[in-house]
Amino acid sequence: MTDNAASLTIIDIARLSGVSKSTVSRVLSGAENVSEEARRKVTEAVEASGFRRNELARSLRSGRTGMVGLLIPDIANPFWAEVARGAQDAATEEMASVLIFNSDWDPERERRHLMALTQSRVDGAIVNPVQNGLDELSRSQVPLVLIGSSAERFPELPSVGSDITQGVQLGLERLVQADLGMPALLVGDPHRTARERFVGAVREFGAAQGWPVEGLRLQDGHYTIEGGRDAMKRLLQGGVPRVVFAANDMMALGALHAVREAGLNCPEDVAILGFDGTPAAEVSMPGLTTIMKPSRDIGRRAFELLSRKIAGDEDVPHMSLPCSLVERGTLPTREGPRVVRGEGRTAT
Amino acid sequence: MTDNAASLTIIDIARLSGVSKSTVSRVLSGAENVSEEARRKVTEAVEASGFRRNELARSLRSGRTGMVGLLIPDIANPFWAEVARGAQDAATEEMASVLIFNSDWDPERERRHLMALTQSRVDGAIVNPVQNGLDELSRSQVPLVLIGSSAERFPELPSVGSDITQGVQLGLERLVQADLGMPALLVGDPHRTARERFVGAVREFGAAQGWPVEGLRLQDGHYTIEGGRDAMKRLLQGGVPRVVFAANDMMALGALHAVREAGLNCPEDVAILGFDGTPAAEVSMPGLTTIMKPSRDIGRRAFELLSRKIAGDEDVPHMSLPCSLVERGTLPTREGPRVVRGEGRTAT
DNA sequence: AATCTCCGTGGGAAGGTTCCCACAAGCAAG
DNA sequence: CTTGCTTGTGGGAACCTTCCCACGGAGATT
Repeated sequence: MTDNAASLTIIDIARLSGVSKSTVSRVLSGAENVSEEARRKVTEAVEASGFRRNELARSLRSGRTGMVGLLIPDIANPFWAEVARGAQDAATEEMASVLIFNSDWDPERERRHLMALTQSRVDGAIVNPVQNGLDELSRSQVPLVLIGSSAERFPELPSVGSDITQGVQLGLERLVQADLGMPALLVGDPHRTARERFVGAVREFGAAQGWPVEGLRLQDGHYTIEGGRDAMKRLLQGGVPRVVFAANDMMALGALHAVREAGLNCPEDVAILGFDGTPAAEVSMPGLTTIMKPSRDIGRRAFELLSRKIAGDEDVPHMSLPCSLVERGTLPTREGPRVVRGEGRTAT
Repeated sequence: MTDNAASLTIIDIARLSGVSKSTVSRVLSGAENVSEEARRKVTEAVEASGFRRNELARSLRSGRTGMVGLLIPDIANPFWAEVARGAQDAATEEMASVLIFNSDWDPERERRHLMALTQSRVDGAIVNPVQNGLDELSRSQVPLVLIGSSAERFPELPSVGSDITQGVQLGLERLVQADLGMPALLVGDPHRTARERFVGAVREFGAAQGWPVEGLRLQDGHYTIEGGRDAMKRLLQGGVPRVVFAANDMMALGALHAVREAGLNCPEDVAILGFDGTPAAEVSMPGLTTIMKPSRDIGRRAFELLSRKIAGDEDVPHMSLPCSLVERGTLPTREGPRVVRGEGRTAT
């Protein structure tokens, strides 16, 4: 390999191998109609010179960049990092690459990044929309796939999310199995649609189960450890529940702290079930039993859907991926740690 | 805004505003030598038509893509996610974007991604090298900045990492302040250079402090919670140490479990100090007191250094960023939680 | 023997921008 | 009045590839 490989063009390779630039281009892009002879000569010249095809020029002419955008709230958040990882894995398999932007839950940033994204001519984008009236989004020329709970505000766009209802059901089934009865609920921000879905699913399942759902205990709090701890303290004041189901892991972890501070034991006195699958839930003591959202899979599927849409597929579906139950130590054990998976749902 | 904005070119804008494409280009790139009149007309035409400059063509001609690569082991790992976030923040400020690749600690993937990276004509790249004989790396045409502990194997390339020695010192100073004496050490994978540096720093500081460093207790284990728990169990068999300093947070957390399981209290019986700053260390009970690596800053600085190098700066330095002490509950308190910062070092 | 089809190949245009150079007009200095 | 400099402008080349079309030769078909 020579040093100035960076400045070589297919024309140089054409000269070196004694064919035309067209033929070089054909060899490089793996076209069929090239003689063995020519292919060999070109390949040799490429190897010998260390030539790298200029993707920029290629993209300009072909209109394909091989890049997709990923617009998420925050890559430093474990959930979104997992989503990103899934998308990247799928992208790598298709020789594509992923351009990641953080919206920080800020509509203005979302807008700006969306612009940057279209401007850099990505082939498509996966976005978790934070804005309600996402005009920029719907007007956008780029093929889009939505992820996250807010996706369903845009029924016209394909999306992939986690099946909250199925997850809740999975957890509740586990509770009846352990004969713990109806759980008290710890829920976060009342404005999020996620809250409504969570509570709704519990009510529905409970009613079918014959639970006294009108007496369902429900404690609001901020979506953090402290929020969970405070909410749990308030809950405890109204009597010690046998089991608590938190709408997210951070609150569940906070609840665990509160239980400990009240001189109670988990899972003996109070059992706790979380919802999310944050890595942090692994390290608590006891480890938090929780419903895990299929974060990595969400990223992977989103890329696959996007890939189909880019390829011209007109009716790319909405997907709802199943959550799984990961058993650790905050529920009375049946037979030790294990994972129970649900089944997927696909709707068009 | 019209709908077919995607297919507009500066030539259309030129026609619309009655100037030449050169003038449009000048206005768009903010050149000085344009009359107010022309600037206004072009701006208006751009607004009215919803024109977006094609970054691809721009890049092809100018040789600048406004993109940098980031090659890290795993974006789903909290440390690297923080690094990525820092790099992205800095990039966003300079209107650049970041292309992230995961090497999974695999030299072969690293090589492939490095190729993809140069091929897509990024302006430069930040990489955490996993391979020892990184020939692909040094031969690379792209401006490079290295991050992580393995960076110093390439003294000819600029790099940024965390100042382990300073971090260890910060922790040990805290221990002498609390009068806890010389800690027992929990260390991970013996093959990593990081281990040597960690132990070395403790020995050095201890000697200066007059500690009996020849009697330093040192327990090896795997770099995980389980590894930490096992190592701590073994350590406890040889007698209960007053304080344990783990080379990473996962092991520290495992140690905390082991202490609990032995019927001991932390920090009363055994004090524990971690090293990393993993988010998971926040949620243990008690919260883990630890030395935090400046992960986000590493990403940010790395981008800044890279930016300088791209701009043509010949002697971009090596940087070693200071760790900080974050007080939670596993050391006997002085006066409640707080953060102690160190000072930065920069070497050329 | 003449025509048709297929295959491998080459040349030129196109993709949308920036960069370089030339040019005209205005003004100051000789 | 000429010369020189500055300022704003325009046209064309260049960046490097892919795509389209045309062409010649070989083999098959009429």
